[in-house]
Amino acid sequence: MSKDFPAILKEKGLKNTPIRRAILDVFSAGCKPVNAEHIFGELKSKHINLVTIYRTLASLEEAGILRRVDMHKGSAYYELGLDHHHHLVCTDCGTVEDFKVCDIEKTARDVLKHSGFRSVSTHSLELFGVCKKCSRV
Amino acid sequence: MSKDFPAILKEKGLKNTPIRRAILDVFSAGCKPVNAEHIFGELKSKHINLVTIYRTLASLEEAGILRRVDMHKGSAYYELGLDHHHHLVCTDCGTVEDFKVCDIEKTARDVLKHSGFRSVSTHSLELFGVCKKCSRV
DNA sequence: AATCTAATTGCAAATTATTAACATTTGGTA
DNA sequence: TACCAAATGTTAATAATTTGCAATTAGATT
Repeated sequence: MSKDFPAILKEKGLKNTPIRRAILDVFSAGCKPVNAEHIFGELKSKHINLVTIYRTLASLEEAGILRRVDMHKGSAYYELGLDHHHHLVCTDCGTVEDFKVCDIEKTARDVLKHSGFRSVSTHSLELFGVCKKCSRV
Repeated sequence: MSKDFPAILKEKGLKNTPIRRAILDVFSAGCKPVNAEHIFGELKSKHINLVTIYRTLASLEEAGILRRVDMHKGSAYYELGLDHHHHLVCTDCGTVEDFKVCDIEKTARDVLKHSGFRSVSTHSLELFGVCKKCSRV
């Protein structure tokens, strides 16, 4: 299920460059959130500057194409923001598993009503626990 | 509603030191998540080493006394983990507002059942949006 | 197709955030 | 009060990210 990235970039007013397509391809190739260093490694044959990767991640997040994921790690992880889902993160080995269940929309509306906020545009939800592999000592 | 930190430290098997009490007092004085640098500033009159603050935050989180909060910022933010709640974060000015509503426990149990995980110990949920002050251009 | 321009990228260096190694000190117990 | 593991200080290293500026390029316009 690869996406039409050129069209998405255009829609967001971002230029359709080879580097951006390459980076987006890394995201659609895997389903785990990745950080800048990981993308740098995947694309090392293309000699893309790490700085460019950081800047690209920032623009793509700003445009809503990527979503930042809290992995309780030192660096920032991202994933495609196109289909909404969340994560189970193993606090031992870092394994990530996706899940779709999400009843947050309603909660968000309720919370918004009693808050000093005008709008809620997105949310993050991650569950932290121990995966089966790590739990058998 | 300040807490009995010496007792909490003891319960967790951590030594009850002046530095730890001072750091915990910073947390109970305010209700916003803070990072290491902020604590360093608050306690500058005590000349506590920044490295010690990092280490203290790590031990207190490990013991479950602090909880790490995803602020979509470069540095790690923490808050007291004693009473469970979540945040509305303004993507413009960074203002944080707490909220208590949380139906995640049930969702977590459902998700766990259909997952490759043995247990879920904690979760993070933050709503991102625009606060009223920032929304009036 | 040639031109133009703002957006994008590369490069070097700086900054910020965090951790490591090792010496010294100290809280809490025997 | 003496002991010892835990906690802290100091210095230095490493990791993560940003900045400033020059060079390049996508895509619109002529």
